[in-house]
Amino acid sequence: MKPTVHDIARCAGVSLATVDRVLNARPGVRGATRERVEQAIVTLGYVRDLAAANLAKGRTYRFAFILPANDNSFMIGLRREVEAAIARSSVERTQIEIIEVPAFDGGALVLALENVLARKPDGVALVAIDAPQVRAVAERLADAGVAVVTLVSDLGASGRHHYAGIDNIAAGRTAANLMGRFLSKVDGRVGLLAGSMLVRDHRERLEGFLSVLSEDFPQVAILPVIEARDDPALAETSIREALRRHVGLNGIYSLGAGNRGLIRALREVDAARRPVVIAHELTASTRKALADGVIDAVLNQDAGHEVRSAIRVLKAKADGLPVLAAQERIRIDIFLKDNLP
Amino acid sequence: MKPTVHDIARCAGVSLATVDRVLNARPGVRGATRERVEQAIVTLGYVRDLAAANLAKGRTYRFAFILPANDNSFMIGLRREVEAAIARSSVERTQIEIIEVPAFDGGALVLALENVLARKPDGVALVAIDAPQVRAVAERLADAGVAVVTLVSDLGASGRHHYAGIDNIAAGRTAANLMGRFLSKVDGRVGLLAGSMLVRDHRERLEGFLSVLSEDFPQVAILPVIEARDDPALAETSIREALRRHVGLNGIYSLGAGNRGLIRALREVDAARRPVVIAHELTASTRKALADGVIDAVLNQDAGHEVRSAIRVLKAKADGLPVLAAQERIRIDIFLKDNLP
DNA sequence: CTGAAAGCGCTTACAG
DNA sequence: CTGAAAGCGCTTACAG
Repeated sequence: MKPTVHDIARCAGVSLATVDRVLNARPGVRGATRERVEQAIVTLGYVRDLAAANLAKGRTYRFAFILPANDNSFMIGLRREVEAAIARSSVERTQIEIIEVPAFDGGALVLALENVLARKPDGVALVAIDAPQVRAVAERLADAGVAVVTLVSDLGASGRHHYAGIDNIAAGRTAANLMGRFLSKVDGRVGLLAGSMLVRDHRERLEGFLSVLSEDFPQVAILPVIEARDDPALAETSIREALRRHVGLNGIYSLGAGNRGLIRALREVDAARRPVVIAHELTASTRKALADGVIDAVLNQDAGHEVRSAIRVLKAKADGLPVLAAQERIRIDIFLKDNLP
Repeated sequence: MKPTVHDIARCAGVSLATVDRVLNARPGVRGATRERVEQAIVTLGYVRDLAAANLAKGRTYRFAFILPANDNSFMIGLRREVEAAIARSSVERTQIEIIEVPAFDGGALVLALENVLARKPDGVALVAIDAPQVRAVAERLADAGVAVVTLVSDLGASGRHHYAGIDNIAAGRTAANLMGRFLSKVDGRVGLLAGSMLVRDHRERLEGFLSVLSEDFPQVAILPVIEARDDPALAETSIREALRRHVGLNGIYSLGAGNRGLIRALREVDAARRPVVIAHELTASTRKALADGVIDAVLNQDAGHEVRSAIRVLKAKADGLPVLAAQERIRIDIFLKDNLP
């Protein structure tokens, strides 16, 4: 049988309370006693039953999720997933608060994080903006014992305990590989549509895309990046303009969100003359565009996985437990019209 | 506060034992009493704490995993994942037994299932062979209250409670889409390497592949399927032979396992004259081949996810709980050399 | 610094 | 058919 606290107590000749103190590294145990208990723990091969511990403690994990108030389908879906997690709160012993901040606004994010710090939850998940001030508050949170997980867009590795999102450099590289192979003309010209270079995910996708294109497909020309702040209306006019100006434009990589505008502009073009288009995030509109042949491939990150993973990791960090890396890796989904879920 | 059994007992004016009987649909409660308790459960909005229940019961879930004794990396990896799950047994309250059966042998599988039935575990996961006799035993297991989950390769939807694996028709369609787009010559000739048409996953991949090729890329010719029983040596000689005979062979879709042999044969061909190759399952050898440009794309199913998902589903079924479909969907990973994990 | 006792939410013999 | 009491593995006041 699995050894329990009773076995440890008996083996070490102490009471349950003392075993518990040692187990949870609480003060008030003489060195000698502590050592006897630790010895017993090792010899018996004790491993604590977290569920029983949480039951006894009546533990609930208090987490804060800081999400950008973005109007694009991906962020709306992300928020919905957090809400779904909130709906499971009682079963999962969590207590999750959603905090909305203006998008692409480092100052607002810093402020939100400081507010969170004042309340000292068990953990915080944030869609990061990769700025020094943000990193600084994140580090203060970590120092205060709050688990910090970045979601979708990362900070530098310092300043957070875990990143729940895809490898965006690899995503950009993958997009370039597909773009290069799908482009039939060797003298392709590719346009790039981004949200903002303030967020690391967009920067990294761009970086990966450019490096593979120049390595493996040097004949493809790249037009200047259009930053449309993930705003559908802005994206629409910019792309319409680009399509008009650059007659030889035969590829578009949309590395941000706000694809509704892009798709509207694309639908105005004759099917035969449409560029190869690769976009991010499977939403109602990109799905439809994929099925219709307006978009050729969609790279996707599963918001549900990201949120569930973030919560698992926050819990593990709060309990000082290790995370199962293979399980928490967020994969880059590649959708063509033939493998839509 | 969340209502507990005590609240129900008080509200219905009965003892805890009676509440428990009603909660677990055990006999020996008068109709009127039962109704009062059920009423209390509803009005209080009670939802049971599974962890506490399992603690009190000392419950452990007994599962059997039936795996084919195949010598390919994928099956070896799958087995390793089940072993990893066994290592987590004490934490997860499981007791998992691995049963090996000869590969592609319906009779052996039926026998194994009958042995399992005699022991009546809580659930069984099997890599299915899609034969009527197998389906029949699976149904007897289900009737006996054993949860049945197919792993990697499915039975018809009847006969099992859940399938933990990818949509193989979609996988075949995806392979065809990539193949069609990657083939530069319009007069492509594509060879097909399969394991066995006895297993549903291979049949479905073939079906999906052929349908997209004929719909969207009718100019591509398809050679007869080679069945190599997922045996690397057999695959090697068959492919070497095919490459020799069909000089215009410029595409190969390997829809089964046993890719080590395929890769050996491919490496003998001049890089410039190598066909476009799409294979399944990311293993040490396909990973290397992808990096080296010998294989162009790998479709993958994550064995770790499949095993963990199968266990979650078996537990849920054993407890009569619903499963979170979105979480349990096994996705088709598409790996190019640029997004290797 | 240490321990006896009660309790977390549920289940299980056992007695009636 | 129903209930009082003990127990699952752990933690928490409280007393000493």
